[in-house]
Amino acid sequence: MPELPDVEIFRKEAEMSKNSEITGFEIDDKDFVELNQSKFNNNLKGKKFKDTLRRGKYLFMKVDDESGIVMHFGMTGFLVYKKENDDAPDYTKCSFVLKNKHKLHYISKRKLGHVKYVGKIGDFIEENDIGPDVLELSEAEFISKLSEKNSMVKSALMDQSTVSGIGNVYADEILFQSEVHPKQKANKLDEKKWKTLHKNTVKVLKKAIEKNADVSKLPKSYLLPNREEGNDCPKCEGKIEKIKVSGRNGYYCPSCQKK
DNA sequence: CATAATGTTTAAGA
DNA sequence: GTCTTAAACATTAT
Repeated sequence: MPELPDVEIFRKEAEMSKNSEITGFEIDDKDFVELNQSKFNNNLKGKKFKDTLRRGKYLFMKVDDESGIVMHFGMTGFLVYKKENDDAPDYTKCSFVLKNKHKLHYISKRKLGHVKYVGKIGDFIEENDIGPDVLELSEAEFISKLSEKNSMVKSALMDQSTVSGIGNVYADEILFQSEVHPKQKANKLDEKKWKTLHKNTVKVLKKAIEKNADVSKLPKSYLLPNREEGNDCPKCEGKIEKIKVSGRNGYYCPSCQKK
């Protein structure tokens, strides 16, 4: 479930591999992993992960100031740090082996993510048009980004080049708490709604990180633990309905979130 | 067996 | 060209 909060949890997992010599790289699916053995030997072997950096849904693991590993988790990817004799999880695609024999495993059930080496992380961000991390933005910056979009507000929130980190699931929660209809045009909202959206974006994402990105542990008053068609709205007498926006299924409460 | 799934990229419309 | 939207992508679980 990799949206911003999930990737933040993976980042913390990756932190455990920091400052230990990287001695090996195991590839389980060479068609998927965009880092081969010789590239590993030339750029990573013998070095250490010095720092981790998350931007939106991307995770970077730096081996020096500019270069390192970039990971994206698609819809089903995750990262796990294991001690010496633990088995790699099912669907492990590749693993970094550290000097103490501990391993950092990248797992993906569907092949929609990426693992690769980049020489210049800054260039990678620019080339892929990855927008500013939504938790790094000030309210004013957030509003100026959103108010420029003529698209449906849900699509705007999920557009990674506008602001990065929000996906289909958390977008539903942010809109629910802000009482904004997902198909409302982003640039047609008023100043007050934009502010509300920003406030709830920060609140929801931080709460999710606090709960280890486990949606079921979110407060009962949230939409996500109840995110199913026909369920009772946690805030009013209405029922949750399914709605398709830009080809993705979402859920909302028609009586709380009016157009 | 058909469908839907947290992701992004693409191609098509406007 | 630019912006927005829907389909396509690959694979698995239901």
